[in-house]
Amino acid sequence: MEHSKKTTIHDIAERLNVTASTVSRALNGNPRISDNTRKAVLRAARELDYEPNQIASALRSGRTQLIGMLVPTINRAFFSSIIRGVEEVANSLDYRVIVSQSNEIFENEENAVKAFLNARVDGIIASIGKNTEHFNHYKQVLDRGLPLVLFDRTTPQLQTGQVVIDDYQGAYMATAHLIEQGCERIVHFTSERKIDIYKERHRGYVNALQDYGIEPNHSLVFSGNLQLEDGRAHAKQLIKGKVDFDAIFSASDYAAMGAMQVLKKNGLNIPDDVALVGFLNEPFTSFTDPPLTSVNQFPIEMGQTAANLFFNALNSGKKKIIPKKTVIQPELIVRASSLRTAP
Amino acid sequence: MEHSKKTTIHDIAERLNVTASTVSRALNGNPRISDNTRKAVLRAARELDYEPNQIASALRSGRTQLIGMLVPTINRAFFSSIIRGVEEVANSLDYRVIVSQSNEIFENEENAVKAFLNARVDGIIASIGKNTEHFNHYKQVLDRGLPLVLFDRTTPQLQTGQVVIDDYQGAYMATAHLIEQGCERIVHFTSERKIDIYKERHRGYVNALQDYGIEPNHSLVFSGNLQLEDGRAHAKQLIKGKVDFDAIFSASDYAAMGAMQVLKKNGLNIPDDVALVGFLNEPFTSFTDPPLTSVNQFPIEMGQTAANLFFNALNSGKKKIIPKKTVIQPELIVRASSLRTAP
DNA sequence: TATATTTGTGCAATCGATTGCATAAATAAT
DNA sequence: ATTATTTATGCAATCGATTGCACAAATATA
Repeated sequence: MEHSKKTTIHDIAERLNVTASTVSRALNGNPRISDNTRKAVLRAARELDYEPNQIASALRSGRTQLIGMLVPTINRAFFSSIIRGVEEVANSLDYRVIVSQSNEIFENEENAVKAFLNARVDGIIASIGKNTEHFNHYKQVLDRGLPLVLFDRTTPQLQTGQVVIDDYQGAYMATAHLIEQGCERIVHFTSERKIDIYKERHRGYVNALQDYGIEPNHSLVFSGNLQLEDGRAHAKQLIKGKVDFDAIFSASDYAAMGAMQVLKKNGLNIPDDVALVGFLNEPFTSFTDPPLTSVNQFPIEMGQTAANLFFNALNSGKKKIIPKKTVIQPELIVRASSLRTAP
Repeated sequence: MEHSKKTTIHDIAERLNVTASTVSRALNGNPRISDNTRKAVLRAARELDYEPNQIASALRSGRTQLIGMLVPTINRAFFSSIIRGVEEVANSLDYRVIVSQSNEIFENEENAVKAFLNARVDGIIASIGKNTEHFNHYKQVLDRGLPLVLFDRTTPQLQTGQVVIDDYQGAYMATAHLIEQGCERIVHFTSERKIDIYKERHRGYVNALQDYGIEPNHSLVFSGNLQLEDGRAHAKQLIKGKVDFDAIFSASDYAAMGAMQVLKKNGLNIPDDVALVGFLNEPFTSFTDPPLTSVNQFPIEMGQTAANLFFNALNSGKKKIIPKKTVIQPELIVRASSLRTAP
C-alpha cells in the first residue's frame, strides 16, 4: 500500500484559497493574520494531518532547532546524566539534541564539531577532551556566531559560556570532614593531568589542612590515573611502606574503591582505621561496603544549567553578551566509609 | 568583526566557470564528471573552505543523515551503553544520532516520535516504554517507509527489526550455575510487568530447575518492582518467614543488591549461606562485597547490532525485506557472590 | 565517411517553508 | 468627503543542493 504524499502548506493554502505565505504566517502566529483565517488554517492543518517540514523551515530560516552535544564518553554516569539534563531543557523548548562522543581523542572531537556545523546545529554544548590543547574547532563555532557552552572540562582560552563545579570547595569540604572525624594524616590521590579540576581538588585539600592547622605532607600525596587499579596500587604502597595514615581523600571514586578493596583485604577497618572519601558520587558508591562518602557534582542540574546558558546566549541574538561562567556548588554526601562511630 | 558568508557550490562553480550541477556531481563522486573537473572542484572547495549544507541537501534529497533514538532513561548504564554502540556505528557511516528519553511515559514517547518525524530523521531506533500498549506512533513510522528498529523492549505487534537478548538463556545459565554450586532451594525475584523479559527470565529459571530434577517451588518466587528496596523487602520476608533457601536469582541487580545488604546484616555469609546472582551486570556489581555474579547483556554490542539492522533496512530501500529479529546471547559473569569455595 | 554511442556539462525545476515588499480593502483621522 | 493609517493578504525571491532531461563534443562502430 502506497503512503499518500505528505501535506504541505501549499495543500492547506489551496483548500482555503489563500497563499502559502498566509498559511505559514497563520501557523507561526504572525499577528498580521486575521482571526478567521488563522482558525481556518489551523482546522485545515488538523484535518489534513499537516506536519511541518523542519528541514525546509531550517533551510530558509537558518534555525534547525538542533543542539550538538559533545561528551568524552556517553556511557559514563556523570556524562549521561548531563546529557539527560540538557535533553530535558532542550525538549521542553522544542529543541533536539544530537549526541557525539570523542572518546578523549582529539581528532574525534574536531570531527564531531565539524559534523555538527555541517548539520547546521544552532549551537554546541561540549566538554573538552582530556588531551585537547588546541581550540580552533571551537573558535570556528564562535566565529560563526553560534552559541557554545562548555561544561566540566573547560578552558580559559575560549571566551564563552561555561559550567563547572567548584572542585576546590568540594575537596575542601571532603578534607574538612575527614579532619572533623578525627583524622590527621590524610592521604590524597590525585592526577597529573593538565586539566584544572585535579589541581583545584588538590588545592582544596591543602587549604583545608592548613585552615585546621595541619601541615600538608607532600609524601601523603599520590599521583596516578585515578582508576581502580591506581587506587589499589597506591594502597599497597601505603601498606608496604608502612606509612602512617588514617584517611584517604581520593579525587576519584574509582581509586577510592580500589584502595578500599586493598585496605579491607589487609584487615584494616573502614572507617575506624582508615576513613575514605571519594569524588563524583558514582552510582556504585552507595553499594560498596561500607558505602563510600563522596562529592556530588549534580550532573543533571549541571546539564540543565548548561542548557539554560545555551538558550540565554541563543536568545541574546547578535548582541555580544559577556560570556557567563556558572559555578555549581558541590555537596558532600557522607556515608559510612568516613563516619566514625566515636571520636 | 563580521564573518564572511559561507561558501556554497555556486561560489565554487563561479570560480571554475562551470555550473552548480557540475560541482554538486563532482563532490558527490558522480562518474559522469571528468577527472580534471573533479580535481579542480575539490581543490577549489578546499581553498574556499567549502562545507556542504546538509540542510539544503536534506531538503532536496529527502535524506537527513539523522537517526532518532528513543530510550526510557538516558542516564542508566544499560541504555547509555546502547546509545554509545549506536553512535559508534552511525558516526562511522556519517550519520548523527538524536537522543530523546520517554521516562517511561507514554505521552513523551509519542511526542518524541512525532518530533523525530518532524525533524525528518531517516529512521528510528527505540526501546518501548514500560507502560506502552498502543503502537500507532510507531506504525506511522513504518507507514512512511522509514526503518524502525526496536531493542530490548519490543513487541510482536510491530513487524519490524528487533534486537533482544535471550533472557531465557541468561536466566537458565544463572540458575544452572547456582545448582552446580550446590544450591537446591533457589529463590527468584521477578516482576509482574507486562514486558516479556521478566516472563522469559522466570521461564529460564523454572526450566533450569526442572532440567536438574528440582521441583520448582511457587513459594520461592517473589514478585515486585525489582528495585533496591524490593530486594531488601523480599530478603526481610525470607528471614522473618524462616524460609529455607540457599540462593537467590534476581531478575535485577538492584534487587539482588538489596537482598545482599539485608542478608549480610543478618549475619548470613554470601555465598556460603546464600549464593546470589543478579541480572544486567550493572557497573556496581563488581564493587559490591562480595562482588555480585550477574548476566551481561552486552549493551554496547546490542547498540551496534541495532544500528547495523537499521542500516540494512535503510539500504534495502523500498523493497520490503523480512524484518529481522536478532537475539543476542548473554553471558554469565561469575563473581564471588555465587562462587562457593568447597562443595 | 556516415552513423551510433559515450562522455561531460548545462538548464531549469524542485524540495517546503519563510519573508521583504507591494497592495487592496477597511477603518480612522481631519 | 478626503486623506492617512491599519489590517490582511499576495507576490515572488530565497535558502543551497540535487536531479531528470537535453545536448554538444568526443569517440567508437560499421
